[in-house]
Amino acid sequence: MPTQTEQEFILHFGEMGSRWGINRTVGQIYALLFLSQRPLCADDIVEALHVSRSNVSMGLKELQAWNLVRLRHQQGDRRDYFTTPEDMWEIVRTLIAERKKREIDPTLTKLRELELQAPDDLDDHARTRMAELRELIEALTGFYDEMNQLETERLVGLLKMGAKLSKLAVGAGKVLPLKNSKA
Amino acid sequence: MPTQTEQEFILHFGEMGSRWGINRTVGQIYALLFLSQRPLCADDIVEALHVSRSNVSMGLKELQAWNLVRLRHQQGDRRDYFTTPEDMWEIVRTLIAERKKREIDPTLTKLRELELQAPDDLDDHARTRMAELRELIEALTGFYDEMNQLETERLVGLLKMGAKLSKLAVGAGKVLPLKNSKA
DNA sequence: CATGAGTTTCAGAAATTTCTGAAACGCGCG
DNA sequence: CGCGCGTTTCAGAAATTTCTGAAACTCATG
Repeated sequence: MPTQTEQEFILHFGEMGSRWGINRTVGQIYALLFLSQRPLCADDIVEALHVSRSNVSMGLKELQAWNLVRLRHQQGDRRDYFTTPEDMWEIVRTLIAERKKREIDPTLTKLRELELQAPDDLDDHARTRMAELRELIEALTGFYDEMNQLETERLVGLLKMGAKLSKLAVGAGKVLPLKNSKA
Repeated sequence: MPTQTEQEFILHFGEMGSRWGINRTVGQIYALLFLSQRPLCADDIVEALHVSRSNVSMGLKELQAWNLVRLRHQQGDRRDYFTTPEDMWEIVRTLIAERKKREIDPTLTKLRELELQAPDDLDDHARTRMAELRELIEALTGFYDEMNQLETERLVGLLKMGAKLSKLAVGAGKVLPLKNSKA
């Protein structure tokens, strides 16, 4: 039984859900698990959120598809219990990985496909734009892959260095000059 | 009148629209403008996409709210013409800024509000979790703000350095040790 | 100030997404 | 096997979002 403040947090996650690409119930379930100290089973969630059992079931399935919850079992209890990872950075990594998978990768695939499939069914401008877009996505996802290799500790280190990093970048952009770097 | 390949690109953007937090028509309009060499007016879009005039009007309004299109005018023509920025990096910056505004900032605000408003209507675990989440968002948005100050050229430089950056980060994480940096 | 080219608004229709209760399913145990 | 406990599926209901046509609005021009 969540306190007033917890309730408000949960409702906020529910409302934000649609902006984050999940639905209200899924957002609320996640918020509830996020705050809860102990693992919760489906019926705990039904009780806390006042939504139907099947809705909770589907919501949990979706959270599992997003890799955002962990399944637990308790001694002598057949029910599934769920938690969110303790480590906040792990949550962020998962979130970024999953959003990349859903929002970026399909477009990169499509762009490559279109460029191969029909190299001359495009006027010059459209072809250039599509190629530029593909290159940019490749650059960003390549960078992402490299950052994702690093342990959290190093990543946090880079984060804290912040703008100091930029001093190191002087001139590095020259290696492969961009057409529009000034705009 | 888009070619077959352009059509496919436009339809893809339409389908991805819902994952990106815009609707199908808005995605299609954006794709059309993105590929088009010359600015287009609302009626050009109606013709190309076969959707209603009012739908285009609303879609353009939404794209303007996202800062994703630029308004142009032509000599002796009262109609509004629209383009997307030539510079791909500008587009990325806008996209990130707007998503941050819609998806992150409201939650950061809410977290601060809840922490202030009701400092003791939470058990220890929930309070800790909310504080950790707030700190993490603050760290990420702080880093974002710093990176956003840099000119594109330097940003691309950093991007190209990729994993080499990590060498610099050794030990930097120690400044403010994290509880869960190992997980 | 009336016209008309152009844009925006808006109420309802259409489409899509979310939610529910009921039924089906899975599985360990006596 | 068949019972009990728990989960999943699914078809339709409810809610929400998107889309449309018609009407309202704006404003430069004759």
